[in-house]
Amino acid sequence: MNEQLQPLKKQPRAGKAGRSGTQDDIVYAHIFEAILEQRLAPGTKLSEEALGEIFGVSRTIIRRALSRLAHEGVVLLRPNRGAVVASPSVEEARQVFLARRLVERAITELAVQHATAEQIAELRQMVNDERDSFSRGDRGAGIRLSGEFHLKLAEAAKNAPLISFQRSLVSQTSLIIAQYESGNRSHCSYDEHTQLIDAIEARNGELAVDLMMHHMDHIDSKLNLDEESASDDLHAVFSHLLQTKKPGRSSAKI
Amino acid sequence: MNEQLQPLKKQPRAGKAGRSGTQDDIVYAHIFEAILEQRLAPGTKLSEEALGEIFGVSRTIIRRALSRLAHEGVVLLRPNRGAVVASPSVEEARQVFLARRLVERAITELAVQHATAEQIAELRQMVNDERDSFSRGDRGAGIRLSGEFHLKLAEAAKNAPLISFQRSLVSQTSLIIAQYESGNRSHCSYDEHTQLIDAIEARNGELAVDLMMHHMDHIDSKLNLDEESASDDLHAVFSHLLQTKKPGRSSAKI
DNA sequence: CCACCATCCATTGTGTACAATCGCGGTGTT
DNA sequence: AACACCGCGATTGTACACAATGGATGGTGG
Repeated sequence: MNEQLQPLKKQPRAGKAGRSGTQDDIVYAHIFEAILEQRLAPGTKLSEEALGEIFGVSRTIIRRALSRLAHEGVVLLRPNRGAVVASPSVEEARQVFLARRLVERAITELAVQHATAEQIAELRQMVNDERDSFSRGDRGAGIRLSGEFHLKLAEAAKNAPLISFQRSLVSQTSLIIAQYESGNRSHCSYDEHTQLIDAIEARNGELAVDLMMHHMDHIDSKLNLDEESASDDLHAVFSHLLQTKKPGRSSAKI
Repeated sequence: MNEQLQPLKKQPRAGKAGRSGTQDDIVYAHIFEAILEQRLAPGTKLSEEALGEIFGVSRTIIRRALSRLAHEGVVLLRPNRGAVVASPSVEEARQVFLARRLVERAITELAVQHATAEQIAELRQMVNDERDSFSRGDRGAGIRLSGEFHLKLAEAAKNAPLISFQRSLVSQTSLIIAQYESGNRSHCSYDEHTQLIDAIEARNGELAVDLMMHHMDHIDSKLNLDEESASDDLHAVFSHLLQTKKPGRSSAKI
């Protein structure tokens, strides 16, 4: 029925994100990407067997990948009831944003101190890719690249614990955006990213932090987190109870 | 041969730390605790089969537990070569402490805002336990409880991402202390913890943060991180290469 | 005598079979 | 007709068997 991907079996290394190449990395990266690009909606059930068939690997691998995703907070692992794409509550979203503000501030300061010319060039490249994606209309890739920009920035900060924490926060943020966006505007406006890089390259820590904080403001000002939760927010409110919500998003279907 | 623990099999819930009771949680908690109490030295190899025999479970469970520990940075998972207790380099230690300063500051501020009377009481209880452990001479339990104090504080901050990050940082800190301590003094002096609680209870954020920052200063002033690495620090310097280092620490054995 | 190479062994990586658990639908009773 | 109980199906949890990898060791050639 649902054999959507060719089994990919022992694809030597052709995958996109899995650099280490071990199978569970590949699976992890694909699911991760799918969630970040909103091809998997919050609440979607992630059956081990189905995923195993899709990727052509056994449940063992799938299980590890899901476990990792659960650690990062993008997947919810309910004992004996399977895994679902996480659907963060408003409160959880607030907590993530609070933590992110904190981390982004520190990362920015550190990046100003430690970023190499090469890393700055890579950052610029990512902003270009991001802009391209949005102008191409590929909103999903845009969101993902926008997140990856912040991750790259974390790498420039040269602090391993912060990088891994940032990874978790960025993924959850993408999920939150997917769930709560007002829908009217594009997300991380990439000129903000560009300005940020400029400030970092100029080693202007104070300006960079200011820009980053404003950037954070812009991000969550685009969300519906505050108070108002009527009509279709009902889904969000009770989404942690749902389990069979299908990818199709518009609630007015049939 | 080395059946040290009774298989514990389906022990209903009698364990100490594993509240959720699923077997891998129990195993995870035990190894975690052993590392934090320095019953497992950095660099010790963690054989899946041996652990499985000890805990009376299959390698599947052990593997999951190790995976979790690796995510938190206290275990190093080398592909095809097994797991070892992490032995953080000086640079890694610095990164952990930097991140911790950051997080502890935020946690302190948040705890001042959100800590309930009940939580404050629990914190006081933990300090008591900690003092008892040290005065009883149980240094391992003291270190662990000291770490758990900081974790409890994170819970009072009511921010899930910060809690999980703090968990990772605290465990790594314990490992670092185990590896680099000067050995002369007790670790988290518990009166600092008491003063901190007082400030939090008084809702004096500024004072609380100051105390916490000084507390952090004291912690890493007790370590040998800075420059000096002679004689027995040789172990630490090359520990990331070692793999068969047995728990017994004094190198003058047989 | 030393260095290089092939083989062996120990340990991990993966797949699969079986057992346990939960949700769901049927059936009987009140 | 509505509620409660029971059995069934599906999915996850666990263990085990086999495959693959890497290190160690012994042998051989220079």
